[in-house]
Amino acid sequence: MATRQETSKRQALLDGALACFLEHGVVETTMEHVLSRSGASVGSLYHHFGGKEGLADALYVECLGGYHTAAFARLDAAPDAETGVRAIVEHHLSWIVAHTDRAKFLLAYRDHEIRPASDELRSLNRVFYGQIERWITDRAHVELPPLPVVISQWLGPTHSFSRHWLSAQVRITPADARPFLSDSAWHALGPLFRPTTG
Amino acid sequence: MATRQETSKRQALLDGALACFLEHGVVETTMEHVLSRSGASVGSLYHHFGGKEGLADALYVECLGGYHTAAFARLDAAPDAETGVRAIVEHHLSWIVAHTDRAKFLLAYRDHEIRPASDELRSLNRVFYGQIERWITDRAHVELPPLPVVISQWLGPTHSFSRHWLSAQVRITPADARPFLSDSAWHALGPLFRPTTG
DNA sequence: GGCTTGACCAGAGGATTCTTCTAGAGCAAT
DNA sequence: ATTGCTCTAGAAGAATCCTCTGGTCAAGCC
Repeated sequence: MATRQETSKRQALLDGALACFLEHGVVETTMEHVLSRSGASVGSLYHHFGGKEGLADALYVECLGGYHTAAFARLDAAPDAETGVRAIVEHHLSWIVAHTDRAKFLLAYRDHEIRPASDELRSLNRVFYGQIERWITDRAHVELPPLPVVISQWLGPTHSFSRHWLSAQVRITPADARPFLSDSAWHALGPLFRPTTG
Repeated sequence: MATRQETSKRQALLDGALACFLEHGVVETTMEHVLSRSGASVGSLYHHFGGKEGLADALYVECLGGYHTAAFARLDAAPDAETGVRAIVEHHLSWIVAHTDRAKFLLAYRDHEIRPASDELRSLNRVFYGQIERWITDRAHVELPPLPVVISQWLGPTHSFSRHWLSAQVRITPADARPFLSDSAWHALGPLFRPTTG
């Protein structure tokens, strides 16, 4: 029966929760839905997550963590600034296609923008943005605009497009949008990375 | 006692709901909270909104409608393309400062990205994006990239920055970010509006 | 005035949903 | 074998949601 971890209901609950949340929305989803979909018991749910919010928060952290890890790996492997800047945009677009469910959930569940985010989520974000910040400043050759502005220029259009695509308001595909978004990111950030030759 | 409409509990419920949602998050907010904060009764709440989702949806529509109306007024008053492009960015930044509560709620409550949005919300968005689309195509002098891409380049960085600022992850203010975001929007869109002189 | 109609409001109470709690299974270390 | 830990189970109590009945009030009509 393999080890304890592999049999654990924790993952089953997360999977079931994702499916239910996408089917009914987070507000309308019931513990009952999640339990029957995942085959777990009330006890397991409360043991692992402490409630509906804990479950949704943990799912959020899991999805975001996977995204961050993959994104930073792409960035870290880039041989130069232009490749890196474009890689993140392209990774984002292929990630939302490959993980549409998770991407939708990440966009739809944003309660933590109101009540304070969990420690785990806060630290996840801090690490990721810290890595990004470091990557940028290590390569910059001019004085940078404030970092939140740089990041917004880099990824804002891509996030915005993704949001539209995921809510199915849009006919153009991520693949079609990719060259435009990649170019505009490099267009905005490129000047920061070239030597100041006058 | 004035007319019926002015005494109505509908607005009181919306106001109370906004306050509660911001205080506890949408998921944790209870009808009880909203009722005691707004001084309305169970009957009123269900009469007007039919439930928690209906209440949150109506609040969303109210907030977004106010934003759209003001934004399009600014765009419509602009004498030329550059003024218009910059005006929307600047309007967005001042709106989130003037209506921080509503802006936070609009960002935090996104259940409708999963279950189908209400007719009212869908039509609100259709009208607004239709107006924007019209404004752009009326003034374009070159062949446009796909419209969702254009809109993402225009507003994506501003939305992205706003999101960071509203969740208090960021020290720089909207006023400080404004010139950067306004410039980058015009930088991205300007070429579409100039005559193709070679 | 008196009657009718329809919009709106009130709150009790049944139905649903959430959470706690006790009990026990499986595994590892002693 | 015993102890201690993690995890699972589901019944029962607590909390929350929503339906339903019975109003109030203003407006329109006779």
